[in-house]
Amino acid sequence: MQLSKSEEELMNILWKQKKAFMKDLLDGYPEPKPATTTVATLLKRMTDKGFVAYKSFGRSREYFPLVKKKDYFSKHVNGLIKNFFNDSASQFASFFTTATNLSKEELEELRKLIDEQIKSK
Amino acid sequence: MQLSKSEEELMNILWKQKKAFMKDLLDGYPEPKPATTTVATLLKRMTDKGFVAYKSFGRSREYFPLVKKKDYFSKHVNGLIKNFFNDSASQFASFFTTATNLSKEELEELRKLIDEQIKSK
DNA sequence: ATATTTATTCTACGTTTGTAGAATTGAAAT
DNA sequence: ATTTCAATTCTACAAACGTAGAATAAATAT
Repeated sequence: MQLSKSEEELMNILWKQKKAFMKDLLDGYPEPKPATTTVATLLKRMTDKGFVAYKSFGRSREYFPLVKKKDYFSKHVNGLIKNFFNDSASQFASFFTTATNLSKEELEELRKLIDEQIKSK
Repeated sequence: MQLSKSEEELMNILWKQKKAFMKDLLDGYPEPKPATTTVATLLKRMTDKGFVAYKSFGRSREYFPLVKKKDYFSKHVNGLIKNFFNDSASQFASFFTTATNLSKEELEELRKLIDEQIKSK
């Protein structure tokens, strides 16, 4: 099961806050903020889909993510890779480096990272 | 406007073939192939959304993409980056290299690419 | 205590998506 | 010419999504 766009947006807020009450989540939205009930609906759907859980405090709930951003995201990227790059991550990588324009500094940092990864193999 | 999942799948087939008749598109699908009418519906929606156009040949049509895969995709990735990485491409890049596991060879190739990019800046 | 605020649940409704049958029409084959 | 085949259009329908009002219930403020 997949999160929809607006569910993803909310999920992202939740990941940032790590755990949050309704109020905090609403605060996390930029203007114009959605209605409370909208967020509540999303939360319910996300809970049903197994991405979110909560701890009850009185009539109120502290929500928290059940999936790590990294995990969710790598599945996401892998979907992209499969879909667009015939399942070749390196093809994607080369695409990525040319398509987004990183600054020289960012590129150098990235190279450092890659070097470390190469060494560890 | 965005393409949906199954529209993307079809778009990808079209990108590969560059231009195609209905028949070719169907051939591009793996089993189980969708019904012709399903593809026709998708094509119509994609045409409405401005991603596809066609040249008529008799009662038949040769479809072709109106957007380049690279363009579509980089917008896509940028959305991802914006959404999940606070708009930082380098943050995404470093995430990417650790999250997908590229082989040593792939990593080295990637480093070569990055080197070239660095040089060109 | 009572009024006010806030979270939750229920209900709802228009839009988009995934999927395809029926009908139609034009082209190709015999 | 008549049958056959393939593409297009029309219609349809269930599921998912985006969004939120109304009603309710609990917590807080005065």
